Amino acid sequence: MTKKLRRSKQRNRMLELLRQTEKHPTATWLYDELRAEFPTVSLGNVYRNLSILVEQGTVRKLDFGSTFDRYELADEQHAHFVCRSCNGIFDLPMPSFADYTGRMSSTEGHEFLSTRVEFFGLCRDCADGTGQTEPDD
Amino acid sequence: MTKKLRRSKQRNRMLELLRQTEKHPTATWLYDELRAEFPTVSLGNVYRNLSILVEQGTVRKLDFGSTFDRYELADEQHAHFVCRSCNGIFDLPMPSFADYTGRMSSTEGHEFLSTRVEFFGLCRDCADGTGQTEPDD
DNA sequence: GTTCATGCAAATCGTTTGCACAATG
DNA sequence: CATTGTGCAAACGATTTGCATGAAC
Repeated sequence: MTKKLRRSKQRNRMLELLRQTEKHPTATWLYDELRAEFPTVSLGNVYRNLSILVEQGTVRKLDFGSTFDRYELADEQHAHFVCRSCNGIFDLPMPSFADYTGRMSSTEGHEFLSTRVEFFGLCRDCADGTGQTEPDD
Repeated sequence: MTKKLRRSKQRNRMLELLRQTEKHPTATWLYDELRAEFPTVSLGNVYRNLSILVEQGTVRKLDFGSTFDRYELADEQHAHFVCRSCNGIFDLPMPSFADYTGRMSSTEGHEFLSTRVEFFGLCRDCADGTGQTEPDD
């Protein structure tokens, strides 16, 4: 069963930092900021708290959902469907963003070069319990 | 200046594997497949060749463009613009995928739960040479 | 024969974990 | 006081790198 959370000054401050910053911080950035207030805080504790907050659903981790790098041929652009159950990755046709990037380009001033889209969910086989392949990872 | 590439049976076979497979392989998967043909091949060499192929533009690496995990508050969904020059990450409004996921859901049978979109390019400041902030990473 | 590619092993680096002590409720 | 949070340091796992040898051109 799930542990009961207590308040901690360090974790509270981490949340405050995540609320205040425009950045999408790394653990190390948070660690450095935290040290201003808690000089003895440890990087391990930052990671521990981050994983608690992610599990809680308060914080999102911007990784690829796997500890392994994945590779593919660099041919046409396509979207990916990543199965949360078997970790399988399926190619999908790339949706068009022409209107969107055109609009964003003029309002934000950024120069758009490429796009990556991932959909997460349950693949056909995992959704109906049929295939249930082994997790890739 | 850039080194001149030679042919190598191992690297050729890696490309062949990447062409043949439906998966989006990890380095280890490629390594295991390669060993059928080259029993003494090393994992280090697989990584070395992958990075050559990525640098060449032949292969795409499906990471987040950074070796560090990034974190953000899990509030509203939004897209990210990642600057290739300063590695800054900027939030953008989330484009709508309702039509697309509806269509894909019926043709593929997958159950769509969430979406992640990243645009890559040059941010306003890097594009015009103004800001040129330090890389985050 | 000069340069690049390889195998091997050690090193690196972001992240995780075990432990003894401190803080929370 | 029962339990969770912390700092510290060691462990982990994916990736990278140094070096001596082998293959490509």
